[in-house]
Amino acid sequence: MPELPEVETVVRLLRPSFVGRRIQKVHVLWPRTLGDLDEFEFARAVEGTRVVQLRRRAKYIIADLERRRRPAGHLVGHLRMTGRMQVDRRGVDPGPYARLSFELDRGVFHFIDVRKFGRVCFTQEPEQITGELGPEPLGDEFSHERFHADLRTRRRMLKPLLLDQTFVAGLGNIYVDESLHLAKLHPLRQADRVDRTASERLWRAIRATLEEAIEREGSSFDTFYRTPEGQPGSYQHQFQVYGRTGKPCHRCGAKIRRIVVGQRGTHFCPRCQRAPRAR
DNA sequence: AGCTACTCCTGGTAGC
DNA sequence: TGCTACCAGGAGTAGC
Repeated sequence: MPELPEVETVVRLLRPSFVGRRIQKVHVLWPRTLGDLDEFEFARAVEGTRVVQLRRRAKYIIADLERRRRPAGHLVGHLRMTGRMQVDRRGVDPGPYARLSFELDRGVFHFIDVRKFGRVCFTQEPEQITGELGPEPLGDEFSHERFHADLRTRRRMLKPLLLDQTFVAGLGNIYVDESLHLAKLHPLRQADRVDRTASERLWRAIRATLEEAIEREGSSFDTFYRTPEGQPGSYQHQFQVYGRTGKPCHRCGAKIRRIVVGQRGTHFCPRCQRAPRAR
C-alpha cells in the first residue's frame, strides 16, 4: 500500500510532467474523491491555475497552485490503499478506475483508485490537514534523542504507536513490520519499556528501511501500487517478514508468524523479536 | 490515554 | 463453472 516510500516515488516521478503545467479543465468522475467539497466549487478554484510545486508531507501529496503568478491554494491528495497519480498524453484511456482528471496544457493528469478511499481536496491552508502530523522520519527533526524521549512518554504497544501518524508520520503496515524486524523488537513491546540501545536500533531501522525502499521506488504486489510511469517498485523483494507468514526468517530460520494487532495483520519473527515479558 | 469496533470500497481468492 | 463469504488496510470516528 502506498506508504512514505511509495508516495515519495510518486512525487519524484510526477514532478517533471506535472509541475509547470496549467490545469485547464477538471473532470470529477467520482465526486466523493473530493470529500465534502462541491465539485463545481472545486473546478472553479482549480481551473486556470498553474502547478508551481509538488511536495510530500508524510503520505500526503501537495501541489502548490498559482493564478497569475500569485498563490492560489493547494491540492492535497492522499492515495490511501490503491490510489495512483499519473500524467498521460491526451487520448490515453486511464481505465475504469479513474476518479478525477485534469486536462493540462500538456497531457492529462489522472487520479486512479480502485477502492475509492483516496482523496484529493483543495484548500488554502494545507496545514489544517497536515498540522497534526508527527515528525518526518527522514527529516532532521526526527532525531534519536527526540524519538527516545517520545517513546518514554507512551505506554502503547510499538506496532499501533508507529502506525499513529501523529507520533511519526509516513509509516504504514508494511514498513512498521519491516522496521521492527530489523530492530529485533516485538510488535507488542510497550513503548516506554524500550531502552536507549533498543530505541536507537529502532530509530536507525526505520530510517534505513524507508531509505532503501525509496531507492527501490517502493513496494508493489497484487496489481496495485505502480509508479506514475506505470512501473512496479522492487522493495517487495526485500521483505523480511511482511507477507512471509510461515516462511523461514532470513536471519535465523524460524518461521515468520502473523498475528492481528489493532485489526492489522502483523508479521514478525518469534525468535529474532522476543516477546515482551507478560506484565 | 489507549483500546476495540466500525466505516469506507473492490478485486482476488478460498471454499463449496 | 458459479456462487458466497471473507480478506486486505489508511485513517477517521465512536464508545468504553
